[in-house]
Amino acid sequence: MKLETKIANRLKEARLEAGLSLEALGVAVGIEEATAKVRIHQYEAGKHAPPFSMIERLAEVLGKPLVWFICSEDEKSLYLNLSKVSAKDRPQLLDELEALLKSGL
Amino acid sequence: MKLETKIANRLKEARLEAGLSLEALGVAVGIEEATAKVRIHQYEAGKHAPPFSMIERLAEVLGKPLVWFICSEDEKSLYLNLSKVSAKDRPQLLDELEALLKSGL
DNA sequence: CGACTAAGAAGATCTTAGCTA
DNA sequence: TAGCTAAGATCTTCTTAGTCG
Repeated sequence: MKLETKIANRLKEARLEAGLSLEALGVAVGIEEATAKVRIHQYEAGKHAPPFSMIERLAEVLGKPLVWFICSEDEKSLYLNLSKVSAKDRPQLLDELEALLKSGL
Repeated sequence: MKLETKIANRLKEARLEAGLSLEALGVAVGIEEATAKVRIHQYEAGKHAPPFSMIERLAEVLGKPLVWFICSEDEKSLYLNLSKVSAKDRPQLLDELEALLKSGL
């Protein structure tokens, strides 16, 4: 699947999960009311690619880490949970995850 | 730091690590010889944003997973190593990483 | 050769004006 | 209201033609 299509699908998935309309999401990320719903629809339909600055804002409003929009399906849950770890616990946890990775299985 | 700037920096970092010139990388990802070095330079300088299809090809040629270009600095190593795990070992490993994450520290 | 830049050409998104359920 | 679409206006990237070390 093309990356652009994947981002489009993830965007729609996250918006529906958040219970927002196309227009509500668009306004929430700073798009003017007059064009909000069309633009978000174009992103979700894969008709136009959102610029990076827009993807950043969408991620923030939708409560997902940036990588969640482009990672493979089997990594979504891991990256989402990792993003919820507190800054305090993060360094040690990342170390432990790496250690597990390096130890093989 | 802006996402676009981050991607630009990561691209340069990966290209230098691979020991490729601007032109060599551009040609490797399918850009015509006449414009290859200028376009890659524009991406690395943050002058222009590469389209998603280009980022995909750059990631492949440079041997990094897609998420490596946009993740935070402290996640780079983890995501790079995860991308090297074989498809066979992947499901179980992802399960174990998640289990570790959920168990707290 | 390798890295870099400006500016017009070419191609993308954004806005407008609609439509359908 | 919510979702969707076409097409011209607008803004971006891409190409060309160069410079600099």
